[in-house]
Amino acid sequence: MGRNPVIVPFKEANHSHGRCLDTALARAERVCRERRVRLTPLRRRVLELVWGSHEPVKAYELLDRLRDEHQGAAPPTVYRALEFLLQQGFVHRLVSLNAYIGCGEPGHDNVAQFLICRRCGEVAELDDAAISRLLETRAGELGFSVQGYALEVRGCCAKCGAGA
Amino acid sequence: MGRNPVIVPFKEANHSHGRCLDTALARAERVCRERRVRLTPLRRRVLELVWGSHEPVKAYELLDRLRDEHQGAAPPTVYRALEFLLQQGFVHRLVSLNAYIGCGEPGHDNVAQFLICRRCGEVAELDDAAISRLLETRAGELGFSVQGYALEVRGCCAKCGAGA
DNA sequence: CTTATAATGTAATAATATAACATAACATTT
DNA sequence: AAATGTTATGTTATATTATTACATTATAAG
Repeated sequence: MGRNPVIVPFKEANHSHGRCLDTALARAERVCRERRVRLTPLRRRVLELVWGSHEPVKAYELLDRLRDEHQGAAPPTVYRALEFLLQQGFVHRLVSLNAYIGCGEPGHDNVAQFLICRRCGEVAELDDAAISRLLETRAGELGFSVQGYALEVRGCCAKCGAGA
Repeated sequence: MGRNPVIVPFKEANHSHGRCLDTALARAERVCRERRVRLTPLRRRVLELVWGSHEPVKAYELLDRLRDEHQGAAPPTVYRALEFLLQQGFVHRLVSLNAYIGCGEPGHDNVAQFLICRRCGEVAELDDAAISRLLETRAGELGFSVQGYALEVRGCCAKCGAGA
């Protein structure tokens, strides 16, 4: 029996999002200090906006919000910040949605699995070794060497019930 | 031991692409007849263009080629044809590439797995029941009901060797 | 043949993302 | 603290991907 594969769970009603957000920011601060890379105010702010919810956020939504407080924000502003945050593993890009979401645990960027609830929009993140292993095995049987993968599951979370 | 999960394999040097293409078109013709939907010349031509190789094709590439032979082709022309072909399960959309590729076996649209070679660009398609089952199981443990998923593996195929 | 439905034509625009080059901030060496 | 190199941001423009809306044409069904 392996360790818990759930990196970011679906949230309980009592989820303290302020705390969850603080944790993510504090971790980013620490990691950036360790890596000697710069979590500038802009990058920090974008990370904060991405972590604003557990739902995927679009780049241009981020841009709109940045513009409220940051005169002169333009597409490169937000895409550069996202690029940095992606590189550092602080956010993920959900390719099936063209959207971004906070990463629960930097360092497993190319092998995460996402459950996307179509009803409420919330996303859970897993890092299930068994899934990765099985994919590696199957690919290996065909002589294919895996560098990473995008795995985005569409469906309906427990809170929303088995319906749509 | 289950059945062969490989729907579209990486190709051998002797791959007869003309034959492969004919098969795909013939199957589409038959399926459309059965379903009483119309594989119009336009849709057929787009399918043919998509099946032109085993590499993903971009919508605007298709549009450019259509324009060579079809005065007045515009974005909706190609997107509508693609929408039809996607609905019928004749092509897939690779979300990590914003590109389209022929489907090896209509009817498993929401549960296919793709191996994408970054070196040569070729794509193999799998429908591995063990992978689907494992995903269902893991999701189920979290109360999540799966409707479908996108699984796109990046890496390097056997022909291209273990390198990048 | 008429009518309803489905498909295509056409123009405009929305949504997503990048290129290219200028300026500013910061870090390092002196 | 000044000079220098590097990283980050500002700014304008544009590339890429996709959709909306409405007109017209083709096909199928009665």
